[in-house]
Amino acid sequence: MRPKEEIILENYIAEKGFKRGAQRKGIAEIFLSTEKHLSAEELYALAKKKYPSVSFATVYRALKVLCGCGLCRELRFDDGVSRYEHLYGHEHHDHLICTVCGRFVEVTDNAIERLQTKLFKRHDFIPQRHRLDLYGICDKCGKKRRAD
Amino acid sequence: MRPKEEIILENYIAEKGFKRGAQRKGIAEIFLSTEKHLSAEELYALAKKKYPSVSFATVYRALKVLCGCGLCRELRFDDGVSRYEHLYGHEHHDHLICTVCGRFVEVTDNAIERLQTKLFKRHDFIPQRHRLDLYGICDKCGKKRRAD
DNA sequence: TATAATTATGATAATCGTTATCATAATATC
DNA sequence: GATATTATGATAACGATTATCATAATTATA
Ligand SMILES: [Zn+2]
Ligand SMILES: [Zn+2]
Ligand SMILES: [Zn+2]
Ligand SMILES: [Zn+2]
Repeated sequence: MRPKEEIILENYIAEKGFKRGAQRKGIAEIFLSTEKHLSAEELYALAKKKYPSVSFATVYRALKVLCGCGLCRELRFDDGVSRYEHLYGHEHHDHLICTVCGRFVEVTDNAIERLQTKLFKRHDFIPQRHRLDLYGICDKCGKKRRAD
Repeated sequence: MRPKEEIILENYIAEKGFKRGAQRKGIAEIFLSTEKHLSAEELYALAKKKYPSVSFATVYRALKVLCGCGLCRELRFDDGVSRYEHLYGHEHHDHLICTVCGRFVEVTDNAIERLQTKLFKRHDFIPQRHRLDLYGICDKCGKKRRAD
């Protein structure tokens, strides 16, 4: 957890009148030091290592706090499972997802972004947000597949 | 239900060795004659009018058959509820969604499509599919909001 | 057309990811 | 340290969807 992230989290907890729970802090540290788009279940598995008696509820509660203070964002993918990604130091981006190994690549294409804005306007919509998920087979998995 | 859609459905049922159930057929007709991105619950409500004793299970089963024969596609949006859209006679498209009234607009932008393909290549991915959801406020809802 | 075999249907239970509840433990305030 | 309030873990509840099972409808067979 970077110092600035810690400050954001601490400030949020303070202004909400929360108290400092060890598990929540630890889960936040684990989450923020893992550069992956973790699911609640994956984060729970990591948290278990540090806190063997930790509950699923505590993991979900920690994620809610992280989302609340803007350090985290919930993304619901096509399998119906929510995954959580870091927001601090991450510009807006879309996702390339390997359908074989599940690898996530964060991508941005300014030309696409501009065309999306035009698309909103063309249909008289006030833009709010968008979501672009690109599913395919990554280099590594493609090579492996060709070798078999 | 268009004649060609009916043939596709009937052929699928025949080749799978299914039988012709009245409710399933009726639900398929209701779905295919409603040009909306219905949820299972919405379709169930419509089906109830024609078959007051119809079950939710039958609606889900009918949707599964419709998806199986390629007349329908399941789309899971950010609220976690699946919606189903017609595939027959519908080219690939993305969705503009009004966050106020829930209106769906099917859109396609060939320039965006091409740039997506490039994006796949740039990251050494074999393209499979993508999903672009654009959320905003539609013209009607925007005017209404300004009037208030 | 009767009969047998098999699928369709409706009621309901089960599932899965997530959230709510509640008793107890930890933390903060005084 | 006493008091008040939040954090935590265990577990129940939830909502959307799927599975199970008994019965009804359909198809195949005779
Ligand atoms: Zn891969
Ligand atoms: Zn991301
Ligand atoms: Zn609208
Ligand atoms: Zn559509």
